[in-house]
Amino acid sequence: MPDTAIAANEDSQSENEAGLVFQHVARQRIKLLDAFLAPHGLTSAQVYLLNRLLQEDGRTQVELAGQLGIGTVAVSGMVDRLEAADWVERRPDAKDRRTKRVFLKASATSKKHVLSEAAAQVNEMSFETLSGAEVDQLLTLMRRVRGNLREALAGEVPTLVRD
Amino acid sequence: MPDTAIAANEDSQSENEAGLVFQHVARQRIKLLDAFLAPHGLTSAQVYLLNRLLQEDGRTQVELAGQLGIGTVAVSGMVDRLEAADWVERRPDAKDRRTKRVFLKASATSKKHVLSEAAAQVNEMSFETLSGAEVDQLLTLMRRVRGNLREALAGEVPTLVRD
DNA sequence: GGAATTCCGTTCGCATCCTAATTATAAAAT
DNA sequence: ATTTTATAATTAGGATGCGAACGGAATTCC
Repeated sequence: MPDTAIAANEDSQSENEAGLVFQHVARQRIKLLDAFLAPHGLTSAQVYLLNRLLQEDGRTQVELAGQLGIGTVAVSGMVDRLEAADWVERRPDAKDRRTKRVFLKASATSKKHVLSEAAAQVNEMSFETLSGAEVDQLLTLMRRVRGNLREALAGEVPTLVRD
Repeated sequence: MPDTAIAANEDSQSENEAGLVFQHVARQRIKLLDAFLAPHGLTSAQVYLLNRLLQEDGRTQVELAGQLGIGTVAVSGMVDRLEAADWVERRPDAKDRRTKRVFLKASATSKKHVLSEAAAQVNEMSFETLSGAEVDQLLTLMRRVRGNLREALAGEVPTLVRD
């Protein structure tokens, strides 16, 4: 049957284009990073957490969630998987029996260069056609957008679209 | 090739910082968009698909996947949910019995302005502190990054990190 | 014609994120 | 001291994405 294309102005597409670009870049970077990491039995999200732990070990799960910008539930599940794979371990806090602190195990520490090389290669491929100045510009703008969104999400989500 | 912005011997955190920023922006935008859309019983991913259909209806699922930059598996699941909610419907192709074409139903068409207003509000909040020129600059750079990644993922993933 | 290949959509299993509710513990208020 | 409130982590359940594998259908190649 002929495609009865519903006529539409170009507004919805152009408004959505920004969102698609942001999503594509984030997802394609994840895909590429996963390809590099798969031979080592790691995933991209796990590497974000491991890299954080390589910087500083022994933080609580709430702290890790804040540093990575995800929720505590997501941290819980990831630490589950990383612990099962023997990359990290949970240790109880001495003073507060509610909290658990996450520590790297030796097997993870020895793979440190794998993680940073994989991240570096993804960056290299992402920014291949960009000059150093353009990369700086891009990251600066992205940080500002992140700040805007952080503020927007901190307060109440104000207005809703009328029906 | 960027020679200065991402030095290979920087610590893992700065190498990862780019990845975190891209992920945060994409995820926060989704979160904000979901908040706007929840009263209407929609999710952000569904809106990306609906907006595409508002532009042009009756494409096959493979075509939709290509246009949205996701896989056919993801499209299949989303069309399942959208069909269950009576926003769209699958119709068999006349010539090729393998393919199914996705059409909007009237209930979706009538909500068109909801979708574009929600997307516009997210953009407005994302770019609140940016000038129009900066937004253009950002989107242009992001499109170039997307192109780089697309090319990187099109070919074989070349080198693996040594253990 | 017939066989091999390619293509479309689906189901399955997994990882990652979310919100809401639950459990356990700690801290503050009365 | 007891009650209330707040916090840490988990469980439960859903949405979104992926790859692998499958069946059905079309196409291509002898």
